[in-house]
Amino acid sequence: MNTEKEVTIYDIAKHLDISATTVSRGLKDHPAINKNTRKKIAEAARQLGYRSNTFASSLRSKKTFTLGVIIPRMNSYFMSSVLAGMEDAARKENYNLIISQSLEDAAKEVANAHTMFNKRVDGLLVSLSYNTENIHHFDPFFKKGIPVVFFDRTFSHNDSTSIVIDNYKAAYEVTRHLALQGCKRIMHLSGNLLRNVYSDRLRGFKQALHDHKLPFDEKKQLYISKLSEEAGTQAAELILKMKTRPDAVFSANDTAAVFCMIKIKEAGLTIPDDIAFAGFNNDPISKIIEPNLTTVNYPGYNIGESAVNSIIDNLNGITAVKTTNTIILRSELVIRASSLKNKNL
Amino acid sequence: MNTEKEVTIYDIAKHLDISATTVSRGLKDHPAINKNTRKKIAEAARQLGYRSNTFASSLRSKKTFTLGVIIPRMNSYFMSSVLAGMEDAARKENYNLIISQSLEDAAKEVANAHTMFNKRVDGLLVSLSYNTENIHHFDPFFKKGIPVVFFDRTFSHNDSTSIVIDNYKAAYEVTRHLALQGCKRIMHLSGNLLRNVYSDRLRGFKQALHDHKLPFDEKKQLYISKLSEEAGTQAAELILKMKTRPDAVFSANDTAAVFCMIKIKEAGLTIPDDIAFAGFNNDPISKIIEPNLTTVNYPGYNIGESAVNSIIDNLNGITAVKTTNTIILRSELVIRASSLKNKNL
DNA sequence: TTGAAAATTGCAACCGATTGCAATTTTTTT
DNA sequence: AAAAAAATTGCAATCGGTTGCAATTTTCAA
Repeated sequence: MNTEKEVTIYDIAKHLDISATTVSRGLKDHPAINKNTRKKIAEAARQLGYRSNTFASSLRSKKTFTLGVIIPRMNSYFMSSVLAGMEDAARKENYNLIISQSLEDAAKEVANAHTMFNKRVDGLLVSLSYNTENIHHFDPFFKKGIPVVFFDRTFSHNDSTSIVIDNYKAAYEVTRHLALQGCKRIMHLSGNLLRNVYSDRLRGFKQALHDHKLPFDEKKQLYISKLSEEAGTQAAELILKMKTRPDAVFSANDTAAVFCMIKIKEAGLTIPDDIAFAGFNNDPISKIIEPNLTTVNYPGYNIGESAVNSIIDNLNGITAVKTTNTIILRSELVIRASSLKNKNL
Repeated sequence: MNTEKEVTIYDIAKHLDISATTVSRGLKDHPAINKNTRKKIAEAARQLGYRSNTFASSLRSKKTFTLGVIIPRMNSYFMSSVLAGMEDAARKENYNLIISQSLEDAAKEVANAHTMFNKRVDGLLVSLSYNTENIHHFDPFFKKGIPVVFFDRTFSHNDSTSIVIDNYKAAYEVTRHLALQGCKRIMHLSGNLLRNVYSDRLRGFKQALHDHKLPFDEKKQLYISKLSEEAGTQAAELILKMKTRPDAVFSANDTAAVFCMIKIKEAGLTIPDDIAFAGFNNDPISKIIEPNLTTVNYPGYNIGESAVNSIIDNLNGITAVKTTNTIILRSELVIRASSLKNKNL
């Protein structure tokens, strides 16, 4: 094993009796090289079993053709779609991805950012962890002019683009839908308001309440948590203890909504008649819980694709980071039984 | 931006008035370097803001400290646990991961293998796609002596280690459990029998039937599919059409089991009284479907950890690939309401 | 046919860390 | 104090592409 030596451009050069320079240029379709020569080089490379040494290349050219990706977790349908979109877009442009999970922990996110910086990625794609408070850990990137694109869980910053959906509008529509179903006391399960996704959804929720002349009492209608399974259960326990219970719950994610529903059902209440439910994300679980959960679907694959294309355009100098600041993709309300009080609507 | 030049070992060397050789060795704690010198070098590196250039290093040393990972999909709780385990184990040994999804497509898996080979990973961790028929695409790795470790969806090969659970035993136990609940006509939803996980589970299933003197009619009790949502639904439709229906269904994954259950319930049948159900994987959905699904839990995190440790041991020459051929981790039967016919058991 | 412009190709330095081997310094032994 | 052994350090070549600039060849108009 491991006996055969690696074929280098020098071997190809010798084989064709030309210079390594020409081979190097020929292999990457440099316009100064004669088409015929290019063909010969490509053919010889194939014959000899040449594979480019990316380290030599990166060392000299200072380009790695690698993008770093930092995400909270990859075990959701949404995130794996994002990554699939990213991979496809990256492959088309000959870029590679290094993916790491922060596991919703700011400290781990900081560590991952360091690793990415040391790996000298050409660009960084980030969806922030649950409790990231600032983005100082990306300063080394900004200082060096390495583009950073935030997607989904973003952070406003002059030198970077964000790829999002209109969380405000989506939440507004969910809330309006519940209001139109006749719900009067709608409760909202939210997450860390540092995260745009949660604060924007809260804003949309409040605005819709206001526009439908519905009350909003922060103490009784807002529950902030990690939106985990446990948090959903706890929210339900809280609701069950209330004197006047909400007649609808709009959760900022499906997980909390579903586990809240389970507990509410255990207590003998009926969904949606006693309490209607709506979630966010269109997780697979939303189609399994009974009744099926009304939620918001949004296009992970496209978000991933857009994020990568945006960063590569940037690297190619097609767009300056400062020009395009935010890209907003479409989302849609998916109405299911959990919120249909009036079966005719 | 991008003005400051990178700090190299030469800068450190000049700063301390020693040779670059010593700096290089000092930075990686080479035993031949005086402890005091090592300390000075580390301190200077910190002060000057040095970051190692992995390309220069890889170019010269021909080690990349990178492991390739090829998996079918990352959007399951199991797989993201595997990856978390891999990341932790890799980080501890200063290795990095390049992760790619085959999306259950053999052709994509081949392409990914090529990419990994060209990226010159030090080792490869693979869980095969649904329909991979052979492993010729890994031959370049075997030929060059690059270790390949299969996990979960493995392939028997002399030069590589496998990390698995005892699928035979786990399936045997599931089936026995159903038999002990009094089920007489147990049906099995299986996947592509090329995949060890499915063929082993089928073997365990058959053996348990045999040991409990239960019949096995391949035509009526075996349904092979992709175990997708649609496949689960189709299996249910098939069951509903039967003259004598099975009184239990053991699915080789939770997804198919759950969607089968949904359809069965829609038809007015009762679970587990009319038909009992058991799945495999302990996906989050198994705790949401009603009744909750009996399933098999297995340790993704540990599998990931073991796979990485095994491959790194191998790279360090601690274990030869040929010595350790298979590592079997523990799994456990999780009994829930979907299979409890006799509520007292 | 000739000279200029355009198209091709090559020279040689360079990117930054690693490493076998030799040289120097320090420590230990006698 | 001299010799031998052990501990440190440095020299210089090397890994394999890339690139500014110069050199050579080809094309083409005059």
